[in-house]
Amino acid sequence: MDVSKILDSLNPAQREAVSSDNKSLLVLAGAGSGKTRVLVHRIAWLLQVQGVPASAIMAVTFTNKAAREMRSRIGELLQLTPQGMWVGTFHGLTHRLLKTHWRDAGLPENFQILDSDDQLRMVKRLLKEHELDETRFSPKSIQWYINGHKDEGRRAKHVDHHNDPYEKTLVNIYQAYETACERSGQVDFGELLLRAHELWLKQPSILNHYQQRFQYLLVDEFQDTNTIQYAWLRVLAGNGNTITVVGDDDQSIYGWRGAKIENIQQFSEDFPGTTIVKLEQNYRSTSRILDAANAVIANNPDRLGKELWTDGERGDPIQLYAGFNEQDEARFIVERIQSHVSNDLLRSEQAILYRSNAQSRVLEEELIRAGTPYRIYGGQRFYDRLEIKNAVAYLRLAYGSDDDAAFERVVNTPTRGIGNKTVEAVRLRAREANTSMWRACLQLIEAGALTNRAATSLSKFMELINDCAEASRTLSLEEFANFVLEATDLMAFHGKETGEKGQARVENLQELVNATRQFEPEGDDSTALREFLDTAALDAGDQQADEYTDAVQLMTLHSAKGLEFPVVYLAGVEENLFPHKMSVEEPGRLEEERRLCYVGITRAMRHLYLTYAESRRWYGQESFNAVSRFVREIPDDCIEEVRINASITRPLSARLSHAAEGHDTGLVLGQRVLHSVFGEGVVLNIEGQGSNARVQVNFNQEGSKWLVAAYANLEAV
DNA sequence: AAGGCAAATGTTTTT
DNA sequence: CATTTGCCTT
Repeated sequence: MDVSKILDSLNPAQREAVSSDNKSLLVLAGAGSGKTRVLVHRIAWLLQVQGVPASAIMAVTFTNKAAREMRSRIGELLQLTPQGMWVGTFHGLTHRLLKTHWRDAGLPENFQILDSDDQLRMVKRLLKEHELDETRFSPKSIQWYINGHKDEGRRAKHVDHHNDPYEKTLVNIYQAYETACERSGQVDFGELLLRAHELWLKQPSILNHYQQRFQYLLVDEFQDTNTIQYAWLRVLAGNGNTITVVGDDDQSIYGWRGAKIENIQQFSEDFPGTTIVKLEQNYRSTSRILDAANAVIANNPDRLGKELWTDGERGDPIQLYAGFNEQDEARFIVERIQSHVSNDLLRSEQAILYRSNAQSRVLEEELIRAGTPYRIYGGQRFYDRLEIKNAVAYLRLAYGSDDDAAFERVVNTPTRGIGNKTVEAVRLRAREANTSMWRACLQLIEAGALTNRAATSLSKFMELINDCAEASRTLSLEEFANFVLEATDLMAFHGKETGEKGQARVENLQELVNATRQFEPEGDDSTALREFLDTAALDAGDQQADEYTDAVQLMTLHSAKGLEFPVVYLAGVEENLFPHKMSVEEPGRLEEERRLCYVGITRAMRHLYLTYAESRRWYGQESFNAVSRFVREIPDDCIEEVRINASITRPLSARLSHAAEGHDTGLVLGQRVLHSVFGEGVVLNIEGQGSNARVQVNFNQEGSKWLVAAYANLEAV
């Protein structure tokens, strides 16, 4: 057998990982070290060298994009597409399991996925139903609470409320939420994992079947797994199966949404005898960039320890630019982009990264002014758009009329005289009869419990849905989609919305029809609709529009993970912004911010610019931030300050207005001060005037604090 | 049922 | 500052 193709192109560490015979393998893959390559080659190795049947392999990723990439790269390497292998996201795979074993999982056959938008609506509804004050119980925080517990594998009945009345109420809502989902056959994202895990535990024969089948598990981005995801994997791996996990503790940036970096350490404990392979050779960046990244991340405690290196060029130092405000910062970046473009770099080879989305605005304005095409990653996904959600809700109702979330969304969209009163009555009935809203409607109409007008409108609506359901059985997916958009009047409804909005919405709806045309179901026509609906729920749809134009890439640091660009501009490297001020106080969060910085630096292949603004308008307020501590962690020989040249000099007027604004505190930014209790520190920020003036001081001992200047009695040192 | 107005709110995001 | 939301009015 010719295995040279599989191993030849790899370095020693990669080879060790790819060809390991160990039952459990932990690959610590630094940024740009060929992580996906190792996964793909390892699968090829298993198939072609070890003779493992494809059907014995399961590969798990976090995003559909990663799953697709893995599949296509395996196909490329092997020149064939292995059949029977499961490659997918945690959610996709568990969903597949639950669909197969719906009965054993205690679900209705046609259960639907509740996305976070639907979930929030449901929570709001429950709060109203329970007559809870939304100011004390904010819907968002309840949603957060529920998802948090689900990610930890806890149902309402498992939550310990410590007899605390507030906590008790939360548990009650969680319980009510579970009941409501159950009643309408809906499953949220967390529930997919939770239920799939329970399926393992409750149905040993099913578990046994899958343990026998999937003797080879591979997991990508392992540092991002949460408690329930890891628990699900661990059970599936059992005692004898081969499990390979690939991850990087230094790139764990999703702790805030439940990812457990600790799972990496836990792994070697749970699977004794684990082989650990570190991939430290980087094929992406210059050594100067890597030195900077290494130096920054070295400030984090409790790392597993990795140091990136390259045998490539040293490269130029990182350029640091201090704009006098955010416009100046943006101007500098755009100017550099253009200068790189005139040196034969594509715009698409350059990316502007930032900590928070709000920063993109000024950058966009400057790009527009300069006539430079750009593309923003992230933002609202295709299937999250209002008009698309409405259309999909109709498709869902046609597929299964018990779908309450879909029912609620479109029962009166477009308006058809079914007001709040009527819907309220339907909800009440549904709750009392413990049934879906659709069935509740039938009951109410039958019992003559509604006014004539309401009954007529509801009947007409239900007839419409029945017509759609009928159409779904006879038409192709595309014809069906067209039928629904016309029959429900949705196309016209969105078309007449004000301004360009209406047009954009119509275009999106047409795009949805396109998607139905291009959709390739795995099964036959009879399952096509269900499959399409699942895709709409679990796959964001391709985020990137017009890939043809050469455009500068704008995105947050989070969405940049996994990508690389010849030139990277990291904007807003300021205290309070990056690290974000929300993250400075909570323990552990600063480390995550630093990892985010590490992620940002390591996106750059050849050139890296760090920029910040000495003054920035932020939520309508002027703020003065010091340069980010992360910048100060970069060794001197890796970074140099850009000399302010004539064209981007800070105007005198700006400097004067700065001074003239005059915070009458007698303090200056950056000044060392002494406080009677907190000791010595540095002034980071000053806000407000006179007796309202507040000062932020970073104390040597106590960290950063906001003080009212009038009472703080700060003494200049 | 739509439109107007005040109030709240504003890291990071996939599924 | 700017956008979204809920509430109130017509």
